[in-house]
Amino acid sequence: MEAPAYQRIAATFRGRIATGVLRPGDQLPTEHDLADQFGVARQTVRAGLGVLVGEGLIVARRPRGYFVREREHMVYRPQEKSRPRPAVPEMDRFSEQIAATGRTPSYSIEVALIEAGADLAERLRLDPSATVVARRRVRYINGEPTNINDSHFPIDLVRDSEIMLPAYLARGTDRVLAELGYAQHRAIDEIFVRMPTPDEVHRLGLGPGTPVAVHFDTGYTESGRPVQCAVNVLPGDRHRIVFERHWS
Amino acid sequence: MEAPAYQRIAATFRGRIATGVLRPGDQLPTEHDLADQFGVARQTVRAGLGVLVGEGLIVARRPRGYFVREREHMVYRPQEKSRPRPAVPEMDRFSEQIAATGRTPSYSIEVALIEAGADLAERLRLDPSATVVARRRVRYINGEPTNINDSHFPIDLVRDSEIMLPAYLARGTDRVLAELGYAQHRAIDEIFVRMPTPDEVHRLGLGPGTPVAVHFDTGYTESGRPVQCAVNVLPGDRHRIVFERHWS
DNA sequence: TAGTGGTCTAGACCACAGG
DNA sequence: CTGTGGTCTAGACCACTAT
Repeated sequence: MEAPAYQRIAATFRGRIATGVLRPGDQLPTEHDLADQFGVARQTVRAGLGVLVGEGLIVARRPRGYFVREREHMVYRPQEKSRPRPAVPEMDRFSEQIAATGRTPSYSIEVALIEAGADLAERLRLDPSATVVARRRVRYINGEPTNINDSHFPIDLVRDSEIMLPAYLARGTDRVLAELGYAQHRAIDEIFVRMPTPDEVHRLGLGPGTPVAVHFDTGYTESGRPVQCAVNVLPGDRHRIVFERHWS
Repeated sequence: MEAPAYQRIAATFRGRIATGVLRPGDQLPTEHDLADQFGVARQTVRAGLGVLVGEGLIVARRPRGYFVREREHMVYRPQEKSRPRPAVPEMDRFSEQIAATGRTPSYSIEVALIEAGADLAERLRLDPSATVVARRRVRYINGEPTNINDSHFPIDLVRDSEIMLPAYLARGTDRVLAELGYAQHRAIDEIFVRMPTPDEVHRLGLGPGTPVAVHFDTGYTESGRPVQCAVNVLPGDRHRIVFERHWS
């Protein structure tokens, strides 16, 4: 009735991390040493540590060894998007927030024309084969990729506008959309939790065992027409999503 | 410059799932067959499939084989909590929502006195060693565990109240709290994303590769005093979190 | 260059549930 | 009973990077 050896190894270090015997940044013994200590083959040790890597508790830094993972959360507030701003802001909201903490924000921006597909078609009330403008950005803090923000617009709305240019827009796309006559008055936020795709792992430099939150932000005009759908991919080890509610 | 064999195997089936060649519920070839097809050892096949299990794309059902995972999301609306309800509701909100879709909701309830600890202490503005009442529930749909809802209260507020009894409360703890003079007027929702603890895996019957969203709901009275902090653990493969915003 | 983790093999035995 | 996945071993070679 005993647990398999690799699970005992995992449980041992999971416990040491939970109780603080091992703290973030601390190094674990090498696979070789653990094989000796537990009297098992190295592959068995690897299976055990693999469990903890999958749980996001430790990371392998070759050829240094295994380390207890350190995490730092930035606050992510979807509601900020619908709060008033100065008419001519110096920076977009993300840059503002990061710069306020003394760090350096930056972007990579890319604009593409794509087929809507099922997810976007449903939210923007288009045909799945309709063309949408995808404004794809990766946001960086101090050069480290932090999250993905892909905004999508029906092409009829934004043709020939600034939104089509892969350049930084200090006042934000929402403002541009409003100037085009599509001011948003209502939005729906949907959050899914899943493991990242290989593409997301690549774009965000994610380690194994890092789940992501996918935040769909669909904006509607006063007449109820959806004009914008943003897909934000937030690595779980870097974000804390915050909402605020008031009773009515 | 070729990818390792186990990654090619993972990529092969990841692709077939993404493109719909393999659909949810479909079975994969056996480890033995794949070892033959790819000309590698069975352990190598296991490493490849292990990647996909970790990504939550497939599940192993011994001794049947590997299957493409099926997922179904229930809608989770934190904002509902601050919407008005009938004075004497027949069921709590969760049961109402589930029963409305023709399924059967149920609960397991357990009440414990615990030390607050760092997370709760910070949110309830207590000392980490202070005692709080933990009302721990697992919510089931058709007998399947669906999510965890652990509500916490400073003991001074709820001593001798119904909240201390491990019994179903149709009108909900928020109402009881209001009757005790601690009506909530404001709440903060925080959402974290991470891999589940072994305890959560056990309580929720989670498969490998299933991340969870942890939703902290902290409620405040009109005077700004925190009176309640609920920790909801939502398996990523079963939930879609939805908020709604209106421009002000 | 030494030592780390990353990959792979070719066996083996086991527990479990379906036919 | 048969075949599945689950676990384990004792080797081997490789790629990478800190020193």
